[in-house]
Amino acid sequence: MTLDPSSLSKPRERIIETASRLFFRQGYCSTGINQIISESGVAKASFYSHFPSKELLALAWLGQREERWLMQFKERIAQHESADKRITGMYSMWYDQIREEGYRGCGFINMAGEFSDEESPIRALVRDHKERVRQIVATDVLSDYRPVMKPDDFGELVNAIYLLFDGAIIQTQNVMHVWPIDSALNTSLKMLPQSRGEAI
Amino acid sequence: MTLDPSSLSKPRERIIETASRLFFRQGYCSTGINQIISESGVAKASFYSHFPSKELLALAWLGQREERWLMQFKERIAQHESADKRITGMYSMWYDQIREEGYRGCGFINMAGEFSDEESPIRALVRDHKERVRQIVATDVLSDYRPVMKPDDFGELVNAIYLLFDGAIIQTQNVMHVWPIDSALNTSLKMLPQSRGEAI
DNA sequence: AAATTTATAGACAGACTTGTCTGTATGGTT
DNA sequence: AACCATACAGACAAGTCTGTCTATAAATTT
Repeated sequence: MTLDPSSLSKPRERIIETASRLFFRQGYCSTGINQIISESGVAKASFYSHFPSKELLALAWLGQREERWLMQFKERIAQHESADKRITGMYSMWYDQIREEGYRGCGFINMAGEFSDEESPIRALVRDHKERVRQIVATDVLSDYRPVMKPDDFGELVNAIYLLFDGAIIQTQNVMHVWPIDSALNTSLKMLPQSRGEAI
Repeated sequence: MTLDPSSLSKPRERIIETASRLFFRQGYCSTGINQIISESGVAKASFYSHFPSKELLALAWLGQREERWLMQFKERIAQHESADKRITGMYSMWYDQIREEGYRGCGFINMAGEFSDEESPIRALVRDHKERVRQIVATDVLSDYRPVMKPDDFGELVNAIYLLFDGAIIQTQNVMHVWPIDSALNTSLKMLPQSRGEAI
């Protein structure tokens, strides 16, 4: 085992890790295979033996990111007992990220934006990801409200909180400031139906 | 004057028109200068005499788009007397666009996503554009509510309606369906403070 | 009508793109 | 010790990219 910093892990992991950083920060089109290869300290042939194409690497990366992201997201929600705290937990995802240098918003949305073909596997993955997030809002975050609301009203509440969440990410990336996140969080909390006396 | 369809207008206009179509539909990175040149029926030297670089062409396009977009947006708002109809007018922008083939959401957001440098002129233009939209929501759409609300509450209402607007565009682009727009519109209308008896 | 601006076509430079290929070295298993 | 999978380095192909340049033609202005 060498001490070369580039071989802290196996090639495949190094490639995905580098791709994660570069695709996220620079975008898909603006990142070349050669940069990924050189920065991950891997031979070109090794790269192509692990990933048949640039697009399939991106897909593998997004798949991994989706898994990890959703796990974190669910954790931050599950540790709270009340809906308002669970919503605050949702937003803590972004509060943590925006503190890091070079905030780039939602990696899934940014990626989808570079693929204009709606049938592309990347687009499909992003669609599925977002739908899962919306489902989690419905079943995990706001579940307490489902029995006490009209179904249509409940659905609209879920959508509203979900759309505010996404709008806030986009605008925070745009203005590079936390106010959209603060604002969306406050508004989401205010939108929760007030229970009168009874604990929800 | 020839009858060649490529010279229906002057070269500069043809270039911007073609760039508008291609940048919007395919994205900035995925669109090459050569495609713009050939599809606008213009010589390469002519192109570079009008626009010193690809990025400055994109900037010129976005500038023109911003002007026209805002004009339409204001028109759709100004023709209504009540806040709820003005909000519906806001969303009519997207109802019209999504009917066209190959809906691609917000051209400004998509463009900004491809430029990771926050200091880039493109990013600055998009920031300014979005801030102008938010200002219009505050001064033109919701102005009736300003005097009857606490300043902070009014600000939050403006932000909420603005963030829902953007979230809906993004998600409509993602799922290629109108439900996010419908949902955001309904929620926005419900968020308006109810006046009891007095006309607003 | 002459002069000047503007457009044309397209070759060209030089860098960059993804992906293939050859050959060598290394590490682990039998 | 022999073997095999894996990783390495890097040349190479074939094409793309932006941007420059030359030389000719058309349109506009003086």
